Amino acid sequence: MTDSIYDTRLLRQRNLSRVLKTIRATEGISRADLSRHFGMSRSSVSSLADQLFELGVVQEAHLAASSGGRPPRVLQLKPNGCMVIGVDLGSSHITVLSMNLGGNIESMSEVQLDCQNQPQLALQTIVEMVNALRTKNPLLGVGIAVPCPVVDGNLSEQILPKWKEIHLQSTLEGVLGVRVFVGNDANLGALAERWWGSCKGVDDFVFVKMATGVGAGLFHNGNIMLGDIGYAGELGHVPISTEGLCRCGMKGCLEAHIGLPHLNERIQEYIEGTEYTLLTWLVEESSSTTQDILRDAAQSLSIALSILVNLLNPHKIVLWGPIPQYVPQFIELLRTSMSSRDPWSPIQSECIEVSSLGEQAVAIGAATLLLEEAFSNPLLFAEMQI
Amino acid sequence: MTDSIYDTRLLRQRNLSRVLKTIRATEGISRADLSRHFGMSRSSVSSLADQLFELGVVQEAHLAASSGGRPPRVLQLKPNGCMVIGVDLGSSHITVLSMNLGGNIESMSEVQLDCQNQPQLALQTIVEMVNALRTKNPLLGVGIAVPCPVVDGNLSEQILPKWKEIHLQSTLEGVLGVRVFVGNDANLGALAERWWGSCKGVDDFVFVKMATGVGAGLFHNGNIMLGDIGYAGELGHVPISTEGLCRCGMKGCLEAHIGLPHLNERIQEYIEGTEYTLLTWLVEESSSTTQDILRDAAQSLSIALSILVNLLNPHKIVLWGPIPQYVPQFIELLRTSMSSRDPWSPIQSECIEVSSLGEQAVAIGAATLLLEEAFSNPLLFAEMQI
DNA sequence: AAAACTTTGTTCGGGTTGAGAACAAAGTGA
DNA sequence: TCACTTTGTTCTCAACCCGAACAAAGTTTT
Repeated sequence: MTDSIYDTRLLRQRNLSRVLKTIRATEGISRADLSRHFGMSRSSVSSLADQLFELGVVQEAHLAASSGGRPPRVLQLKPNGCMVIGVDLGSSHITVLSMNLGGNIESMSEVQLDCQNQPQLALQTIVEMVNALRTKNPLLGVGIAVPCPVVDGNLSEQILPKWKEIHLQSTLEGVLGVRVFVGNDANLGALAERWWGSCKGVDDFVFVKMATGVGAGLFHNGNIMLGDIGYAGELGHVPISTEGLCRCGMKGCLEAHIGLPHLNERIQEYIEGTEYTLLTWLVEESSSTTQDILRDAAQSLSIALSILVNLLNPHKIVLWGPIPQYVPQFIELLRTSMSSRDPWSPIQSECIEVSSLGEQAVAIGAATLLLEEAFSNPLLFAEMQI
Repeated sequence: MTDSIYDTRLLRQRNLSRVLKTIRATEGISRADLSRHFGMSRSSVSSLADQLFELGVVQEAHLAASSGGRPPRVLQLKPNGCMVIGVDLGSSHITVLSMNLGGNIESMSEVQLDCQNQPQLALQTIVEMVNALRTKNPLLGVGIAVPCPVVDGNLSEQILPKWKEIHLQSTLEGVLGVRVFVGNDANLGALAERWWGSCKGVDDFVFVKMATGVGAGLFHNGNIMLGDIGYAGELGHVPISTEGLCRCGMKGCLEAHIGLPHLNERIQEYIEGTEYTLLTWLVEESSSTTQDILRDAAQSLSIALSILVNLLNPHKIVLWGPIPQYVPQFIELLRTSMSSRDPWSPIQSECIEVSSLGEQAVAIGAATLLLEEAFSNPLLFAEMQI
């Protein structure tokens, strides 16, 4: 979209964006410091700041300490300047939450639903849940995370055939009357990590979502990697072995080794008819069986991550999902596996971390998608709806 | 560099760049068509074209056919508007060539030299070879391709320790008195492919260099992927098996399976003391032994490429090196291996091709590095040296 | 063949944007 | 209290792109 502008408006948009992003990154900065930071004249910074005031996303906060002259007035984000709504549309659940500019989650709701097979019901439910969360605050838009590649705001029909006929973005935009963006769940998890988690300011990192399916969100040079047609980051079907039949029909996919269904199966093999869920089993029991299962999974994942590191040279890898989140040994086993690999590799095992965002990471990322767009083109803030 | 500009000069630079790139992509276009193509006013296009004339990189060619009015004047690149020199600094050879804007190689020279262990001699040789190729045509600069990651114009000391103390870019810039850029060989091969080969206009593709070492140049969204510190694309040490000791110390690296040293070893196993070189053997003999070796190599490579496709979703994969170039069966075996994998994968086996650029691909890419920079900021053309 | 029409490219006045100088505001320090 | 420093604003100017008017160079119609 930016590519089609070539006149002075592009300049203004770019400069507004840079100033706004810097105000966020610094958590408060004066006009004079902005001017020095960019090498831009103070008059221009003032003018840009005025426009950001009018857009309602920046406010003048306290005076900072004087350094021997007039004290600087600190510019800050205006946390309640706008609201965004994020939807995590999983294969069997829907989570919706509303968030403000400061990342504070104002409300949230969740339902269990077989979205994979009931697209119309899922759509209707999303509309109801979103409308229930709308307040009188100006709404920038709604972001939707889906568990498959996204092409032009539509779900890839290869993975979810029942959604084939549904143009998710335009349909919801019509019904809700606000801007709607759609993104892949792993990509949006990565976005959330970059805005609110442990990857703030990191331009090159990988977010690995390991749950029923396995996927990765790849950031390169500060941008999400989509690939030719939006399929980049399909970590789950990377071949890491010759064993293990995957639901995709191939053998040796990573998902067939560390996906939750496979781990559950392995537990069932040992304890027939157990009432333990996978997690409580892994957390509470510490038998050699659980150790074996965890070590095997860490071993398998380490192969895939080693490949990732070689190909993409990320600065960091962030793991998200129930296993890394609730089984602390897992990350340790993984680090051990990784460090026995790749002597040349520039990444250190400390660069592997567990996500700090919790279960709502993907929904947060969906909401953040709108902030990402609006921070790149702050004029979008002028088009908010009540 | 572009990031530090934020005033109207940025606009001008961007618009000059876009017009120049479009003139190249279309191989000749009128001002009126440019105006329609960008949605930009004819007056602005005229002004931009005038400046490109003054920079000496664009010329007015023939009149095109009239469509009922004044016939359009076609703008074209001026092939001899400038000269660039590319250096392929391999571990045991140096290739230098000079090229014009149209991609015509005007002269070339090559020497065998143990560059890996004799950095000072290599540097001196490069200077002599470059100066020998300089003519009275204006020279935009010199690009250097090196067989290791590049950090700030320096070679990564982890791979070539003897080059540790040498600041390649600044040293050569001082001695030669022209702009010097340094890049990784696989990345520059990819660049050459995008400018002159089968990936013209393709934004997402992978260039695989398979020779003694194995590396990849990754293009994403029209940009070379460097990663956090320039190590992206290290395909050679991707683990694809549990067998095969690699020179890096790990087991199962791709390079240990398809690197030329390994293939040579396997041939030696069968025919002790053979006088065949690897290539003539593979090309001329068609025994079951050669078939086995080729099939194994294709099989190993297909695992790595399958991983690549899953992670990066490229539009195309281009193979470069003696085996794919001179052994036509190899690409067929590889395609077969690939198509038995990844039923979900959006890439088709036809998307795998052999490079059409020949042995000088890397040196061509090194020269092209300067064109890439200058086409992004055409004002650089004003700073050419004789 | 001349007039009307179409399309291309240039010229010139106008709006937007950022730069820079001058100035006002608001502190520190002798 | 008065000089000094730093911040932020105002105002004029230059660069850039736009759009309208115009000139150039064809084709089509009469």
